[in-house]
Amino acid sequence: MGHKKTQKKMIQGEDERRISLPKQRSGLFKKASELCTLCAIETAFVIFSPDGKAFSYGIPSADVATNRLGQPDAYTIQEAEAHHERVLCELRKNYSDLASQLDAEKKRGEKLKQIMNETSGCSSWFSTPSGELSYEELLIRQAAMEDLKGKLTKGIEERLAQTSASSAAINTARATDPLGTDASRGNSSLDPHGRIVGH
Amino acid sequence: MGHKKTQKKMIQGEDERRISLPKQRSGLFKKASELCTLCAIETAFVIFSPDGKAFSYGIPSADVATNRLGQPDAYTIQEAEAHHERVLCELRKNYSDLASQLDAEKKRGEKLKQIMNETSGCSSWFSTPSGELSYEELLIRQAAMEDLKGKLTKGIEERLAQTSASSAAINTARATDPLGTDASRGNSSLDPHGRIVGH
DNA sequence: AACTATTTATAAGA
DNA sequence: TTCTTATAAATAGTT
Repeated sequence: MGHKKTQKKMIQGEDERRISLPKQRSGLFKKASELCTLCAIETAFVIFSPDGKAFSYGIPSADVATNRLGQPDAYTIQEAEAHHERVLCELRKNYSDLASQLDAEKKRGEKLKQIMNETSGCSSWFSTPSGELSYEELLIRQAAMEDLKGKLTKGIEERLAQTSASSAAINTARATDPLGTDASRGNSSLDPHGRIVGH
Repeated sequence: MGHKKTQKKMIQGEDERRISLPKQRSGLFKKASELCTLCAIETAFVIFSPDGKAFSYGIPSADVATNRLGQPDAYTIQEAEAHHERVLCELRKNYSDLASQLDAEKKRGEKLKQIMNETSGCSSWFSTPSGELSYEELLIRQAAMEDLKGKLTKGIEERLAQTSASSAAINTARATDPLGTDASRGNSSLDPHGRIVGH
């Protein structure tokens, strides 16, 4: 998806590959987390980059998968992992909530900024010495002030209202979310054991 | 991607989820295989459907993953714990970053609110007909206005400045990629079943 | 399972 | 780098 149609072959040029990898990887992680959330399933995966590092997403560990396979030969590890997974879920959920709150905040910030820009042209009004103004001039400035004040307070009130609204919504969501459907991107471990994958 | 914007919550309705899953799953597999091909890396993943079946992609065998991580048969509880600890640290760090950013945002919100309250007593200034004001009165109001404007814009500018700062921090954090990086090569396989199944 | 209106992802460019 | 933009790709609803 982009300016050029993707080819089915390896991207030629190490640089281009390096640039493309993080984009695609993050897209893949995002999709996976969406899939988990939207369809209430579990996924696990690892991506090995050319430089030798590995990163994984999803399922707490291969042992969970092992358990699924009906080979409960690692109960101790499983129990440990289960605990970790609960902690991870909690963190991921909170992380996701916080991230969306911040996004909302940023949007409101943009809005305010816009209002500021609209009113920036009036700044000279405030630097002129008042003593030299005529009655007429003051009347005009008074009117302009009212306009400015309206714009400013409207923006602020709007923003404050939305802030409370989003906080409330988040609280509600948490309270009403027994399923723990979190859409966060989680990284988690995938254990090097290969029992997960048969092939 | 489709006729409706995707929500961040679990798709309501078992039927809709069932319909959506295969589509998204195939998309995910496709993306993964593309990523492998285009960027010359390896990926591996498993998807567990709600009915207990598992679909896996990637890792040719357990040995590949095991070998990459070094100790095929030495995966101990300690190692599992160590890995989880790393993941947890990462998440906690991100979480705490976000939490502090959010706190800062809230404080700024409070500050603005306070400013609004402080200036609310001045509201009558804006409703009084200007025509009846004396020159002296207008001068006083003008001065008050400047004060008000100063308060308002100071609060807003402060907030905007801090918002941008925190935004930058977020982007940086994201760019640092909590999802990690890594290395390996991938061949792809699709394997709808097998020893993975369990539940 | 095919279509298509729309959304989402991303390759290039700034 | 990070942001924007133009375009490709994925998919929800529909048939």
